[in-house]
Order: sequence, then C-alpha cells, then structure tokens
Amino acid sequence: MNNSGSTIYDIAAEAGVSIATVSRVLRGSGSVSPETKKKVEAAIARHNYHPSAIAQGMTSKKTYTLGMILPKLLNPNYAMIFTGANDEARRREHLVTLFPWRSIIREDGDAPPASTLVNRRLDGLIVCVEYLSPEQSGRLQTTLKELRQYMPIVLIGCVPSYYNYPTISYPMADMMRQAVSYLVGLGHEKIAFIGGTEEDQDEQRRDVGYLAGLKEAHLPYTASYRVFCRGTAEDGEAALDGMLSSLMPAYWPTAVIALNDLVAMGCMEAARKHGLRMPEDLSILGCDNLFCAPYLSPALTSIDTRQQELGANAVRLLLSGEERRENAAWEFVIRESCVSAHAK
Amino acid sequence: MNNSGSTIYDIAAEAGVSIATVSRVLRGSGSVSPETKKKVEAAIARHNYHPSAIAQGMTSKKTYTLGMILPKLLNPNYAMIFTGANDEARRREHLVTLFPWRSIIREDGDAPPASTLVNRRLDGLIVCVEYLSPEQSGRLQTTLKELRQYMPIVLIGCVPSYYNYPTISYPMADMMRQAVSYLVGLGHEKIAFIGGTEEDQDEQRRDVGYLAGLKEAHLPYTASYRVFCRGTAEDGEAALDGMLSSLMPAYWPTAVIALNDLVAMGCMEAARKHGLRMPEDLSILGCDNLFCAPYLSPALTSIDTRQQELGANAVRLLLSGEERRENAAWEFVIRESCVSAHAK
DNA sequence: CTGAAAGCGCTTACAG
DNA sequence: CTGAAAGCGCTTACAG
Repeated sequence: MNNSGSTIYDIAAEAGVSIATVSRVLRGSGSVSPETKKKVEAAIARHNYHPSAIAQGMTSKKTYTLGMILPKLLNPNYAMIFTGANDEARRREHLVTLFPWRSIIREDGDAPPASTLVNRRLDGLIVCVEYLSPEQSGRLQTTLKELRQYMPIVLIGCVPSYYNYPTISYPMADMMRQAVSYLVGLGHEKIAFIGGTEEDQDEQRRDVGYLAGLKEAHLPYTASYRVFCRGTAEDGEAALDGMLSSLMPAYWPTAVIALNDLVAMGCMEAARKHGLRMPEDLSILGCDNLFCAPYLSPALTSIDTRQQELGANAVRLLLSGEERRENAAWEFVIRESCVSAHAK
Repeated sequence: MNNSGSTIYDIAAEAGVSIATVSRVLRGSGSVSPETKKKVEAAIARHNYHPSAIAQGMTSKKTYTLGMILPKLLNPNYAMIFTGANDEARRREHLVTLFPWRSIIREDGDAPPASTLVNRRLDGLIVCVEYLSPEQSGRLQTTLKELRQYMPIVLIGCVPSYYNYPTISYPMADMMRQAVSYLVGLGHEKIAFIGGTEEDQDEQRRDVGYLAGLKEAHLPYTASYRVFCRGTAEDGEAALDGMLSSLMPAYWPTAVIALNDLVAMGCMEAARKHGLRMPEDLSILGCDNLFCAPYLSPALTSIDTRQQELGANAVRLLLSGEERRENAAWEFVIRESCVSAHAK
C-alpha cells in the first residue's frame, strides 16, 4: 500500500465516512460511535496514515515548535541546555529548533533580523544570553522587542536584571561571592578572577560578587588580579599568562576563579607553562562542571550550573505563559584543584 | 501598526492588488510591473509582513526542514555534527531539527516509531549510526525502510558497509590499521585496543583494522589486549582498569588505542590509578579530537574526525539527492600522549 | 502584467 | 453521532 500520499480524504473514503469524522477520531474530540471509530482506525492502520502536522498547524495556528537561540553550540554547555530543552519539549509534544545567534544580534550585512524566526510561526522562543557588549545588548533588545510582538519569549543564562522578560538566570554575583568565600576558607588571600565583561552595568554581574566576596573577607581588591576575557580556553590561557608575566612571582595569586571551565582549562595550561604546580602552587575554581572536568589534572573543582535542567525549565516556563523571573540552580562540585593555601 | 496578524490579504488590500500579485513579488516569480511591485513592497514594509512558511509549505509540499537523529547530544562530538549540519542547512534556507535516537530504535514501550518524523513532513533525514547491537541494528533497519518511503535519508558516522543508503562513513578499519602502524613506528609491540563492538559483522569495523595492523607489523594478536566497551569515559576507565588488573605488569601494554577521546580520558584515569606514568609508561591514542584533548595531561594525541564538516556534508548529500556512499575525512593530530616505547 | 479560482490537508462551528 | 461547508494563508495554472 502506497502510504506516502494518504490524506484524510483517502481515509474517509476507505472508511465510508466524512473527513470530519476522521478528524474527530484522530483528535479524540467530539463523539464518534464505537463502530465508526473502529472502521476509521482500521483504515488509518491499513494506509499507515500520518496526519500532516503542517496542515493541522494551518488550522490551529500552532506549530508545536519552539525556537532556541544559543551563543554557540560548540561549547558543550550549550549542547546540554539544548538537550534539556529538547527532551522536555518532546515530552510536551513540541519540537525545538535552533536558530543562529546572529539572527538576533544582527551584525554587519546580516539578513533582516528575526525574519526566519517569524516566518516559521514559532510557538515561542528561548534565548540564552551571555557576555554582551553594550552595542550587542542594545541590538539584542531591539530585536527582542520586535519578536515579542509575534511570540512569547523566555530568556536564560546570564541575563542582566534590567531585561524585562520571563527569565531564568544565574545569580552570578552570589555565585562569585560564595566562590571567593570558599577559597578564603581554604586560606587564600591572593585570589584572582578571570573572565567576564567589564562593560555591562548589571548589578548581578560576576565581578560585583567577586568584589563583595573580597570585602566580606576584609581582603584588599587588587586590580591586577581581575582580568577580563571572553569564555574560551585560549582566552583563559592568554589572560592568566598575561597576569603572571606582568607580576613578580611573590605577587602571584594562589587561587583563581575562572569564568567557566574552558577558561579554567586555559588557566591550567598557562600555570603549567609558568612552572606552577597545581593545586599546591595555584588553586583553580571553574564554573559549569563540564563533562571533562574530572579528567583534567588536577581534577577540576567547579560550579555545576545544571544546564540540562536549565533547558528543561526554560521550556516549562515558556509553555506556562507565566511572566516569572527565577534563579537557576547551581552547586559546588569539589574535586582536587582547590586546596589549602598552605598546602605547599 | 499591529503586524503580528498581517496576511497576504492585508497586503493585497493595502496595495490595491490581488493576492496573486503580492505572492509574485514575494517570490520574485512571474512578472510584475515596477510600479505595482513598488506599491506592494511598500505595503509589506509598512505592515512588517512576514509570509507564513507554514502556509507556503502547505502549497509547495516542502517544509524546508531536515531531521537529524544522533545517538546523544551530550557527547560534544554530536554537537559538532549538529552544528555543522545546522550551519550548512541555514545557508540553503533549511532548518534542521533534532529527533531523539529512540524515535528510530524503538525500545520497549516507545511510541510508534517514526510517526512524529512523518507527521512533520520533513524534507529529509540524517541519521548518525554507531555501535549497534544486532537487535538494535535490526530494528533500525526496519524503521529506516519504513521512513524511506516518506523522505530521503542519509546515513553518517560508523555505518556498516551492508547498509544500503546514501552514506558518509568513516573508514574505521583503515583508521585503526594506520593507528597501529603509527604506534608500531614508535616502537610499540604491546598495543591494546579498547572499545568497539564485537558483535557487528561489518568488514569495516574497527577491530578488523586493528588486527590488520598487527598482522602487517608481524605482531602477535593477544586476546587480552582487545577489550570491548561502549563509548563513555567510565567505560574506558573500567575497561583499562580491568585489563591492567588481570595482567602481570610485565605484560601490560605500552600503548592503547581508544575508541574515542572519552574512552581515552577514562584510560588515562585508570592508568594513573595503576601508577603508570604517561606517556613514558603508556602511550594513549584517542579518536575524535575533542576540544579538551589539548588540555589533558598529557595532551592527547588523537584522530580528528572533522565532525562539523561531516554534518555539513551530510546536508549537502541529502539535498543533492544523490545516492553516493563516501568516506568521511580524518587525520592524526599529534600531541604528547604517544611517545617512543623506549622513552622510559 | 494582473486577477479569479482552485487547491494544499486539515479543523471546527453549524445543522441535522 | 455525523456531514457539508467555510476557513487557515499561501501558490499556481489559467484566462484575459
């Protein structure tokens, strides 16, 4: 039986009923007598009929597909977020499709922003925000405002507190404050912070927490211990390398808090090149708890940001239609890369 | 202007033309006089009108959406494949959406396989195949045969040579033969192979190449050097641990070829626990060249399998409609984890 | 160059 | 419980 072309008309004809009736048994709506239901189901099975979600969407105005925008999928974290979202969406009969970051940031000669997004008539959009320069942030907000007219939006990740959308965001300042506190508890006084952006004005940004942590511990703030960089391993390596190179060894930090595990990996590399033993000479704290964290040397102590959970929760929030702003969950994962400052 | 509801009718009314004309300027088909074209474009801009891809698909029978099925996205490799595919698809005005592995393998109480896939009226499907037990392989083939009636399919990854679909597959036996050869060149004679499946009958499977490599070097095949496992770091750790525990140290291998970098990471962990120094006591060769390979200790020598390229090529092959079977590209990336057998 | 009309595959009031 | 009909937002022959 050539099933690739069956439509609801074929089924109706086969079962000797109208297409309305077929539709009813398909959706389990309205009422259908047991006998005709049986006939229709038999016809469906015989034709191996699969109703077109496209045509259904045409009528119902729903596509059952959600859009997701991530800075990049190459960072394994984003893959986790996507997986979490995708799985949750499947449970709710939705699909999630990924759109490129540039479709909302719109650089140079990009296509009109958002047009693909809107064409596809998505039921909603999840945008993961992170590390934006002021101009990027401006353009993003413009695009979001436009998109908002067409579909509900949920923001996740490191979302500045002045963005006004349903959001699930990491309490970054808290995380960093506690990170400092953890290292202080291990006896560290020279604690560096590598990564993050200096330009954003959000009060929840990472270095606000870093500064708060230092203050809380009555530690002085040393400008050369705070270096900004983006989130790759190369960035991290260059950043720590630069810091170590410009400082007399006596002033080298004994601990560094890295923006994320990628940066932490780069820091390890830089430390190694400068002859530092880890963790004795230098403790390193990462963030994200990448799958490879346990396999680094030393095994990386990190902050698990439960990315899969974040993705799943984003879908739930989006589908709920609520306007809430919530905090994402996180927790320390203690391994071997952070030890007492007096371990050496 | 409330643009969220504009349809082609609104534009037509606004411009004082028929919807057919609007459609023509939208698609650049047929011919339209410059003036009416201008009028229509003005109306489109004023309404900020975005034609519905859904409705367009309704007529054209195309969804411009491709499906992709990966064993799991959590392995960063798969994220690379997906990214490569997604980027290439975007260039060709297509979207790619991810479907869960179980939708084609159909385990226990799963929904009827393929039904979501077919409902969505995909323009094509890319399936990444890997490490299948015979039963899984059987079920997969059944599902593929069914799906094939509805949409073109391309297979990628480690595809048994007896699968009869357009395919881009790694020449695994070749890769492994050359891996052995590389280690032999470094003076190794006790070379272990960890990973892969023993059940598949494909002649391109990894251990065929491993055996061929040994033979070529006139090295004996030692059964205890070949241990099967799945592809996670835990699997790799358990596998090498088991091997080392069951062998007298004098018989320990001096080099191990790991199924992939995850397994290699696990092997490193196991080696460390058994007091082996790397690379002096044990060389390790990975496969996939994960982003973290350079940051392991020692930096992992690996086989780069160019996953992003694979994803992009899969899209091209799928959209070309050709029935070819091609080999995926790969290359050695030499770092520090493989050294001369006499280095100690 | 342009419009009226049919059709894509469904769903959903509205009658009966 | 069931069917005829309108409608979802487009595209594409077919006339003119």
